[in-house]
Amino acid sequence: MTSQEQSLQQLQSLGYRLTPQRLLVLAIVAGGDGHMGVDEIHRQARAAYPYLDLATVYRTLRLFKQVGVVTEVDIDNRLHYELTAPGEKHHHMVCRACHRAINLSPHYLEDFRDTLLREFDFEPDIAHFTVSGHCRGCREMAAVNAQDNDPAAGEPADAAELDY
Amino acid sequence: MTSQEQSLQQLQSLGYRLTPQRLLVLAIVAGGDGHMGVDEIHRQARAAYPYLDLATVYRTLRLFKQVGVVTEVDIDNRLHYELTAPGEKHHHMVCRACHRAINLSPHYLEDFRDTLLREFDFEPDIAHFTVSGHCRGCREMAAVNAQDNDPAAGEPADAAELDY
DNA sequence: TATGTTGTCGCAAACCTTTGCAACAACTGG
DNA sequence: CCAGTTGTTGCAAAGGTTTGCGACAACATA
Repeated sequence: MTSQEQSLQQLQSLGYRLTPQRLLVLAIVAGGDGHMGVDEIHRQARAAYPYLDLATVYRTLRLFKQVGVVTEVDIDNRLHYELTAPGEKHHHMVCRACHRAINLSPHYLEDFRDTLLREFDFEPDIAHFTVSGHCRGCREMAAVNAQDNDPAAGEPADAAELDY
Repeated sequence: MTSQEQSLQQLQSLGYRLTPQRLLVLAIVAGGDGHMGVDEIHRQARAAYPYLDLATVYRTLRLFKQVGVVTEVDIDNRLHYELTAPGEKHHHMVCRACHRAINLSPHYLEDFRDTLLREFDFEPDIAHFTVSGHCRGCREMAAVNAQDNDPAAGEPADAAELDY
């Protein structure tokens, strides 16, 4: 039994139904490479089944996420999903400048999780953990640009990120 | 010079202008207790200046955030803001069930930040860091409810969170 | 104080995502 | 295999947030 079939069976055992729409969305997410945007999933889905509504895609993905079939990543205020690979789970670091998502091994979060649990009885939602920040490349670029301007001012390097 | 006045002067020194709208929004956020929703800020602002547009409130708060004057917290998919208290900064744990926000001392994130920086050259955006998860109270409630149902099924305790 | 430059505002529209609802279809039990 | 139950779908509309644009106003300079 493939991991996809397992997911479907799990859905069913939880009382959810297997519908063509769900099969389709699952197949597409499974076929994509890495995290896909909702619109792309919808576009591909409609190629096979033109009536499939965007709302259904959103609902399906939300359900898949809740059941653990997919992992949700917020990239630049847009939802993206990738198949939850059992055994090679990872979290994400999303760059606020270039919007790239970098995988992060769960190992780096274990201590943090344990601490919150122990100190506050707070169970962090680690399954869909994302840290935003600035990646190596964008940090280097910011450092270079800072030299062109007045280095004394100490203005935020990412001023360009707020187009006003 | 109050911390508010400092904020304003900082804005100006970065080339941004001091407008009545900005003064108003800043005063309201400073006057509120803890994180305020955008709509509440807007409502209060309009009481003083009826023409102030929602878009302006959003833009102002985004700017304040970018400059570090306020801290943004995402609570149940709605943006909230609180004045950045210099010297007593904190992060947030937001409960996915009751939507309460719990303050978290920066101390708990230092190691994590250092690790990401050292290992990946990734600078996490911890000025607006939020972990979502389940707080003590909601975890206890979930544990109690689990006993009412069939404990063998092992279904997610938070099934109710996806109203379908 | 008058004038120019350019950042900002209000407005309307767009965007992404969620939700209410009635028709429909997947599963269950007979 | 049929009917009943109830989870799902498509559609339309709402909700929260962002954006394009022309008019306006804050600051700088003289």
